[in-house]
Amino acid sequence: MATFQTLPGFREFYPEDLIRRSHIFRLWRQTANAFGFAEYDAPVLEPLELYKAKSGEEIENQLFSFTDKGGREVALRPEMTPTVCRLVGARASALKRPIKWFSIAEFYRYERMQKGRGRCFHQFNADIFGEPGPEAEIELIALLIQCLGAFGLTEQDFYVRLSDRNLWFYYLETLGLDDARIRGVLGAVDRHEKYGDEAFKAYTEQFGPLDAAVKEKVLAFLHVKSLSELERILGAPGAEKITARLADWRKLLGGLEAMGLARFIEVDLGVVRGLAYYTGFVFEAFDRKGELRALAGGGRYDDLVEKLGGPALPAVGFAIGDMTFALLLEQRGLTPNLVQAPDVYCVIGGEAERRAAFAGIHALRAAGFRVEYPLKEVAFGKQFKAAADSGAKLALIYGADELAKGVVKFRDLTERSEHNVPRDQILAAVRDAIGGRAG
RNA sequence: GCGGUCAUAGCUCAGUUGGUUAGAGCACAAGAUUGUGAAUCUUGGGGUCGCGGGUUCGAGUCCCGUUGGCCGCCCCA
Repeated sequence: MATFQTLPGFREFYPEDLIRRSHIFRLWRQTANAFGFAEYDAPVLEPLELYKAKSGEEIENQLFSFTDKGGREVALRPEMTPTVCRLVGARASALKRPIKWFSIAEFYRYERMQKGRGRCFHQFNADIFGEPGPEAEIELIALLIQCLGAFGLTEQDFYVRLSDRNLWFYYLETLGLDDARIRGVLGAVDRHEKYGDEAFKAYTEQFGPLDAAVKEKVLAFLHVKSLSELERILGAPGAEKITARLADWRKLLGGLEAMGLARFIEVDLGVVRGLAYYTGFVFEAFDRKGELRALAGGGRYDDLVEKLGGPALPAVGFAIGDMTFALLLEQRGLTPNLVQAPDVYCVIGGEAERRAAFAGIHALRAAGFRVEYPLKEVAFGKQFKAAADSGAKLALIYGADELAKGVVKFRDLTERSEHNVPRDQILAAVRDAIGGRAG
């Protein structure tokens, strides 16, 4: 059986694996629906150009890309953002605002495998289009928190780091840096947590050493961990932009606090997210123990829809990956034991009884009950064992005696009690015992 | 792309200084058991010992290569 192997980095989902994945997706979907987000989907294969346009040429190394039979350069999607920007951009003028969309989809990246990272994975993506103010961020960060909280994770398990690229820009402008230098500094800020002072190396190589006084201010700003600190540093009668921006911050944090979510939020200007296309608030979710890679990440990208050929349309979004998230649930013992037990297991005597049982089995299934029976003739003892093993709540016994009397023996496998039910009343009896389902 | 480490049944693992036809538990299947539940007993299927080469009279075992897993680095939309 070693002839054909799974491609490196790809995952296979046997039933016991898929049931856990489905459980995660189910709660994400439920949560997004509760927040009023509409689900969409889109092609797995996209023009390569879509990703080059967004992220530049060098991205190609990490893409599953190839030339199709029509000579088109294509790539398996590595993320949803460009795709959803295209979808929304194409109908922007017709879509009711606010545009709140989500998806659960599979993505592919040609990367080396690591804990919490493979070459294929799923993401929950949620985005709000058309809302420039922090009200959109409130909505999305609340959704993010609930998408994790729905599984029983608390503020002891994860937190959301919140930062703001706008504020960084405004602040660095007041320190006299031009746009290119600001981006260089932000690159250093992004790497600072991991590399310390080394992080400024790239900046120094490009622009020469950063002025010591400026650097000191950058480092102080990078360590800001609260709104009050932020206000203190920026409090001086500064530019109007900064004053307005601080008002946005107060609105955002106030909103989250009013939702009772403040305990999940940590202001942390050390987060800037490397991606150049983020334009405002950015946020990332991590496990509290700091053992895993990021659980989720997102932010505002007001220019991207237009850059990809659509109208100017402000946007915020985030994504949760399924791999790290599943690891965290596992660590915290929050992976429920999900079993697909039938409602009813039919125990069948012989061939004649089987014919009679089929009628009842099909009627129950058509009514929405999950019904199992042995496909082949099996000794009664085995069937009762199989019925118990299956986890079914009820066993229906189709034996010769019952058939002769026009009844079915109705056994409650939990209480180990049984009684006869006329064959034409089985459906009602099962409904009664198990509760209304479908039908 | 780089480094470390590992690879024997579906799973977890034994396998002696290199020595007959490669083992156990679990799981699966059949029977004991043609009408009642987590037990017991018996039996069975299942392996190119990841793959390829080398050393040797002889390789699961030693050597080289390769593929793949895991962990980390780079990267992380």
